Amino acid sequence: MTSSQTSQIYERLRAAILSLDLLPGERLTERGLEIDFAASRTPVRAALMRLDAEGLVVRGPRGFAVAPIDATEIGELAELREAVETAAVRSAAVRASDSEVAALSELLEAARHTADEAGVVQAGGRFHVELAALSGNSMMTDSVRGAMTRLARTRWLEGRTPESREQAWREHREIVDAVATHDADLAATLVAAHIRGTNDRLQQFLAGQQLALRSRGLTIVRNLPPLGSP
Amino acid sequence: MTSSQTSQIYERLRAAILSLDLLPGERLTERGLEIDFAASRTPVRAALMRLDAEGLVVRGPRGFAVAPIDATEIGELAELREAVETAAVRSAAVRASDSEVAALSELLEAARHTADEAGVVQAGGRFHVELAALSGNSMMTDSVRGAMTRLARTRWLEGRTPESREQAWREHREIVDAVATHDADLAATLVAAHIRGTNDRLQQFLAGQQLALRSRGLTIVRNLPPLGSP
DNA sequence: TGTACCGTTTTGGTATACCAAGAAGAATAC
DNA sequence: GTATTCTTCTTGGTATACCAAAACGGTACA
Repeated sequence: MTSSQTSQIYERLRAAILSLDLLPGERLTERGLEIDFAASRTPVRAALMRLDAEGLVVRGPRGFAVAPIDATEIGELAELREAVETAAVRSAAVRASDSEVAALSELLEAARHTADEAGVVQAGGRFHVELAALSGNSMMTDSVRGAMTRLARTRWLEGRTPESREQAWREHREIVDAVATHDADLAATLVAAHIRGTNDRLQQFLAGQQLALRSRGLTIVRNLPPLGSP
Repeated sequence: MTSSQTSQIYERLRAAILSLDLLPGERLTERGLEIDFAASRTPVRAALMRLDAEGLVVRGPRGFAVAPIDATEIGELAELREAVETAAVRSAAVRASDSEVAALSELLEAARHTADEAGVVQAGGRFHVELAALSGNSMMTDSVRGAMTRLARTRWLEGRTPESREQAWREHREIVDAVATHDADLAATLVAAHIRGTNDRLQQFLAGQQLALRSRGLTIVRNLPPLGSP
């Protein structure tokens, strides 16, 4: 946080989008945000362009809108993650030092007892990024980070049960252990299964809750949003 | 090309960077570009932000600079590509229709007889993007596109011999054939070998030509550029 | 001759005024 | 009552002026 207005607006907008405080599909006009944030259009535009690059907002012929949540995109991201994260965890299992693995393990332990809902989701995303970082490959790490960012809203939306949370935590634990013992094949298998399982649950949830969500005012799980419609 | 000034400046800057007309490490001041392009700073800034998101320019405490060519980054991109493109080509081999494969094959044939040097490099990059697109996964396709963009300068710099060009073309041909026969394993193996081979040649080239390139005024193959030094 | 200090210049960050294009709405003709 | 056209208003795109911070250069002093 460089504390420049651009950064502040970016951070706040990003948080609002990821926490679903700004609903998917909601239009974002430069002049509206200018008023909301009590700033000029210049930093607002800069923040929007950053968010556009991240895929959190989309550009239409008529300005910006909060990126819709698209079940197809989520599935595609799961495929991408499986490819990248399995390769990353293989590298990690081979080259990560004991202290690096220990640090990740500690992060995992700390996340176990996180109280607030939002913190759990954030911790889950961060785990995957830090795990990828153990590969030493910053390109892979950035790829995973981008994917987790795009998935953050959906994961938050899912509102996991304590049981599913515990399951996810256990799977993370197993992955770290596999990395710690330098078992690349096992680690990769576990990662692939974890991502697949998570995505399956996510897709099932989205399909099942589609109507309920829509009634809450969320235009979720639509493919190729028209963006010009009300 | 929306013909807005932002887009035009973006396109021209991008072309200048990729063709090494603007040297890696060269500083780009907003006011300097403002003069060069006979436009105001607003579209210049917007274009720079886009290029920043693409990784073609980097931000320092003192403005922007053309992204340096970093051998480490190139290696990391090769790893990322191997992970993503093998997964993508597997999907492509399974689901791509005959007509889609035929279109890619045609693209390949057309590229064979491209005369100009720049066209060959561009065609090579495009082949990989279009191949990834056959997976039907736009996230993977975008990932590959981003990687090819970052690699474009180095590939251009390499200045392949007609023999190596022919070899690359043959490997591409084999990959397409494997996809056409729906042999996912073979296609993935060929893609992995192709990417590895290309990267090995690239790394060897960079290591060997490092001094020669530097004498040509190119500050290439430096890791973690200070950006504040002369 | 070396060093420290101060003014100047250049930089990115920001605010804001202006413009053309297009959407929305009202008024009018039928 | 409906359709059409014209006006008005909102939108993003652009130009530009201003600001603070930081780099640069020159000068004065030791």
